Amino acid sequence: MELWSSGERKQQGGSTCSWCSALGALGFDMAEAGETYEQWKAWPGSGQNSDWKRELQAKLSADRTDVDECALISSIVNEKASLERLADCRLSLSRAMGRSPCCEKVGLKKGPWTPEEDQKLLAYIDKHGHGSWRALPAKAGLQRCGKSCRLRWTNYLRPDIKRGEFSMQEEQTIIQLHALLGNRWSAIATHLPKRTDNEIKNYWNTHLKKRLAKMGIDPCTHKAKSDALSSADGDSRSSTNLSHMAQWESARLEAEARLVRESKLRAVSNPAAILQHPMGTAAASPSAAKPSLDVIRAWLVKHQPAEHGERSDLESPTSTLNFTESRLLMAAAAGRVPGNATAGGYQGGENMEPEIRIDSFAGFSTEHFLASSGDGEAPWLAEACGWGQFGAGFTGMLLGDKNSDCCGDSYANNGCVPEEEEEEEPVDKEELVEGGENKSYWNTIFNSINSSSSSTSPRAFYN
DNA sequence: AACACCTCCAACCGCCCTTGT
DNA sequence: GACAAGGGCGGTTGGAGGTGT
Repeated sequence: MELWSSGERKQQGGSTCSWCSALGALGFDMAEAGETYEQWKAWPGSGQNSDWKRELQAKLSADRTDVDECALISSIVNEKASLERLADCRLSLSRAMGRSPCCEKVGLKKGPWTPEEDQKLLAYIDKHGHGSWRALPAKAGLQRCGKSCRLRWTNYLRPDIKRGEFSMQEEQTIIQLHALLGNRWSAIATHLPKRTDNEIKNYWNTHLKKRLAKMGIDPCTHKAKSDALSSADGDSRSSTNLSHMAQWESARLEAEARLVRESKLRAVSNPAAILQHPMGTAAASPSAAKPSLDVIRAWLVKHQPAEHGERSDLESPTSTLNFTESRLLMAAAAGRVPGNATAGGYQGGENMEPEIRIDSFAGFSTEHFLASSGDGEAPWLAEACGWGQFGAGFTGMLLGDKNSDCCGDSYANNGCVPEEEEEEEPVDKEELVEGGENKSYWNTIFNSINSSSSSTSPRAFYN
């Protein structure tokens, strides 16, 4: 007997077969996977040669002469053994439908973890490492799927996780990085030691986002809501630059992440190599010494214009930057800027932690590229430095400008230019012209992100 | 006290990318 | 190159606890 083609059971395309009805009646959600007879027949997991199918077929063959087919199926699947096979079958269904569950979900526990489960997971990983997450639950004696175990470990049980209140410094960093990177929580998390992306995401959604909104700042664009309206009129330079930074930093972070992965692999095979460099992981090889360089070079190759001139076609889904601005950043990061402004120029001393930091930004100080703009080496820098009002308002406010109270319209309109000198970080009034705001802004943002122990209080934000 | 509503965050879901075969 | 498995990521959800009425 050919189980699936017994004449009348064949359905016209799209309709549900008797099997599906029978199985559905037994509590299997056949509609969920969109099963039809044709699909069922085509699924690899339900092929004629699979063991469960042969077994079922044998039972059917023995009895079907005088028993209603569906009733027979029901009687069979009611047996425990058959149910188990149906569970397998259901898994095959999901896989074949393009969904690949992380594990067989039948009988697995969901929801909050108990202390006992945590203990099991911790004990297992402590002893064996996690290895394959999919295989872990069975080995550790957990009724969980591997994905659930991985999440529990990475977001909660890992020993190097800091829990509890976020410090002001951490909040600043999150906001600044969010302005640059958007909702790229994992990228943001790389700059917040011991914090998980999930925790940062939750904190943003439950605290920071609301706080910004209360202050009249759009948490998505990091601009004053009124400014968002006015920028639609034409002056979109600020957002353009912001988008550009996001694009640039995004690419750089990806390169960094890749290098860290590679370094980790190298560390396994040659731990000594790590120790030879003060920055540890990120500089374990010559290629890793300048983490930003590869991506910048690649970008330059891709977008290098024939002549030094404006280019307006360098766009991405998230950016409408012009070429001068992008080249400024790329060149600075690639080491074309005088001084020690090398891309990823790890200048940290012995005490620097081997964690990912925005060291390319530390080297990419505005001091360097502003100073270089007049020395003839990069004449286009001076041109490029006229960056409009980028960032002078919102982030400056967050970082503790004395005039940070000027949220909303005022900062949006005038760039929140300080009227008095800042006590902790005096603002040279000369900086306020010819790109001075930018210099001040970027120095502040880079310093703030890189500083592990800032004493500056972002007053307005916490008022 | 009881109920409704709100806040928060651990956990889940589904998509996508990478890696191995 | 095609495919499957593993894992990472961002968005969303559900329920516990807190707060207001």
